[in-house]
Amino acid sequence: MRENGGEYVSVPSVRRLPLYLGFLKEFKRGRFEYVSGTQIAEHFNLQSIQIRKDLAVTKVKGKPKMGYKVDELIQAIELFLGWDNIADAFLVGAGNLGMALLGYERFDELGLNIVATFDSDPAKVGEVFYGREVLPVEKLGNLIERMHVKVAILTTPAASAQALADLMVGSGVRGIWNFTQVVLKTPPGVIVENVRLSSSLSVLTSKLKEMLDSERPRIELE
Amino acid sequence: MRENGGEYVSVPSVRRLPLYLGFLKEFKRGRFEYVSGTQIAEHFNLQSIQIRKDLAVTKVKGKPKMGYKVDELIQAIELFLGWDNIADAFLVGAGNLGMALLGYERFDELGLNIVATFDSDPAKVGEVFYGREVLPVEKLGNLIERMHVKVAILTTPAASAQALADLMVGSGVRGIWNFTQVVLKTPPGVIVENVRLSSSLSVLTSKLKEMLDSERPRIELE
DNA sequence: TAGATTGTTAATCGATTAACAATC
DNA sequence: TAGATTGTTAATCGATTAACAATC
Repeated sequence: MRENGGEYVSVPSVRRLPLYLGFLKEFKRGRFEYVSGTQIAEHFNLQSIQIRKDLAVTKVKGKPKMGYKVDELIQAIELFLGWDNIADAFLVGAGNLGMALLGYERFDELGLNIVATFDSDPAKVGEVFYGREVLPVEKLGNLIERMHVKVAILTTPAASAQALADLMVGSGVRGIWNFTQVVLKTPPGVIVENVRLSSSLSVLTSKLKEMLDSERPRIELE
Repeated sequence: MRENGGEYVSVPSVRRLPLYLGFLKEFKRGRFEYVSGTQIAEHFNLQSIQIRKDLAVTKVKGKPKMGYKVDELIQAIELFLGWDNIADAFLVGAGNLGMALLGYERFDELGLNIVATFDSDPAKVGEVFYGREVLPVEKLGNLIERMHVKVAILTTPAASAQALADLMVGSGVRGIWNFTQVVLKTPPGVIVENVRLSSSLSVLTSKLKEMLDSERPRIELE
């Protein structure tokens, strides 16, 4: 991941920035003007050097002994992530997960605004969830073009994921937040970020299995 | 992550295993007996050497020229992840996201069975979702003990997350799939796996911002 | 001033990739 | 047999951590 004027920024660093952002917003409520890398590190059980490295991508300069200006950091992280300007997004797939995302009320803090939902199921089309009507997928391509929507959240069944991705990309979508199992094929210039809950769960269960197995009393071999 | 009789297994490898598993199950439907690392690699746009390294953790031996036995791999991955025995789990927090997870019908394939849901909101308690009644959190600790439940899915608001984690761990929970923003403090011997949707979104938006910025025509500086 | 904290450069650690012998 | 693929050891790449001078 290359950005910020040729400076290399690692994906793990980018993934940690929203955590810091949440903490900083909370911290700000305590009316603190400055925050040190050490304080952030303690909260997340990380090394302070990692915090300093991560924050360096924002180009914010801290003061020795004082730390970083909280407000400055918040703004700089939001700027870096592109969360300072809220982008319109379409939600495609009005199933369980799609509806849960639609109901999340703080996407504006994550730089996103879900302006419409689409589904292929005629039974769902026309229904209103969280103040937004479900539109037929037939209108998806046209609306992407007309509204210049660049971000789509894909929460459909696997079977229709690739065809919808093709349609959306053809209409101008440049970023897909993909909650399906499908490995989407997209042309260069389109960003796909996959959310794989099964990957997360696999880390939990394999660690848990290892731990519980290691505790299990076993018959002594000779 | 140390397992499998002292062999080191990396977290990224573990995260890829469920992807392979899904592909293998699909592949099996095509009545293929063997699958090569090359075939899996092509499907996921990965290097075949990475597939071979990842699959090595399962201890399954492939045959040169032939590949790996599909059935054998499926079983070995499920065994490694602990998905061969389905564990009972409690869902704590009957909000949007919690309900979406409850509605997911294939957790058995991921080694999990959500047997009960809990919420602190009296308005939700007693309601039935997807065939399961929402129970009051007051019963949580007691039921964890009585049913020997080891896994909990935490989807509550941030404010109550830590207190509930303490309660659950005190009652015998050893693994928490944490969907809240909170950095949970737990004693050694308890596994916490965090799902951070904001981290995923941050990768998408920062890459997208970089890409769109690089395309934007700009005034030439002399 | 003294000392805590930043920011940079170097060292270490871990994951991915390359090379290649073994083999079906 | 010839050749594709596995499995292992070595090399490379990238991320984290250590060290330490700069400085408020």
